[in-house]
Amino acid sequence: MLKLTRKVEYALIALRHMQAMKPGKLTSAKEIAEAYGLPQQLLAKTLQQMARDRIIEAVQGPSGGYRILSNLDKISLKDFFEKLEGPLGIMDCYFDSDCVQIGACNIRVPIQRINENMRNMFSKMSLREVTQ
Amino acid sequence: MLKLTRKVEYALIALRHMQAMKPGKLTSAKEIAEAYGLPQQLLAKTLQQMARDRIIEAVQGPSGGYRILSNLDKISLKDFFEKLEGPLGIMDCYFDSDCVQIGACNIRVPIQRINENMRNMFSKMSLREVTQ
DNA sequence: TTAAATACGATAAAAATAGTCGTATTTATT
DNA sequence: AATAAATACGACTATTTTTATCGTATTTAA
Ligand code: FES
Ligand code: FES
Repeated sequence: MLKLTRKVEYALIALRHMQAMKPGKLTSAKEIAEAYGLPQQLLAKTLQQMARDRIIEAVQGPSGGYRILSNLDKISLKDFFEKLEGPLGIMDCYFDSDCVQIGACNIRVPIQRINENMRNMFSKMSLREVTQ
Repeated sequence: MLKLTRKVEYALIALRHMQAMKPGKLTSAKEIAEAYGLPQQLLAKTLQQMARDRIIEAVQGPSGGYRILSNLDKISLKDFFEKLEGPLGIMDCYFDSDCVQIGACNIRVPIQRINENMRNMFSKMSLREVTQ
């Protein structure tokens, strides 16, 4: 319950791997996939998404790969999760308000409170804390 | 991402409903299901589980139903979630340690940290806060 | 005796997640 | 110029998890 997806898991593993190596050095998806036994194509997609989000930088061509681009101190875990997976919240009545029983519902307000606590918690943690 | 399940959602709605009525008064699964447009059988199962967990009390027979049993102030959201859904954590390498890549994994420690923050946060919130 | 309620295992349906495939593009190397 | 190794990405398939239903048993007030 309240689990991370594989996508996020793979992203964190990859970031931590890159963080541990010499700054600026490139790492390929294949390299990471083999090192941790991850499905290469899926990992690649995740890396590509992070590249689109400007968290990492992609270099094409042979001997290409990825390297960390942003200052990971400046990215909160909340932003990171939301970039990869969309809005963060224990229930999504707040984002796509197509919840069938809106109006009848009696837990919106308390859930809102929990959501805020969660978002607040993940806002205070930086991606760096996880990858270093 | 990091979403509550319907089971927990229905449980909260039901508890909040019961909390709002005269103490000791019974409410049937049917009544709640109709009031909020929930699938009755599924709601019933959730209520039955809460009864097994001694959060609410079940009374059988016609004009039976459920009523709040425990002091909701004394139940943390963490315990509540875990009763309904099992161990709470952003990743389950800690509970069922059958994670394929244990050993190779490089994010166990940081994830542990996040898990603790989450558990801590939900330990500090009582079920009462959500249902009142 | 009946009917309205809980109890609960088994199963089905639906949705979300995870993973693969095929093909295109980029570019260092030869 | 050709080759090969890498990223890019949409479409598809498979798997898992979640959600919902079904069928039947039990309890008990009326
Ligand atoms: S409005 Fe969606 S559960 Fe309350
Ligand atoms: S992801 Fe399972 S051990 Fe790290």
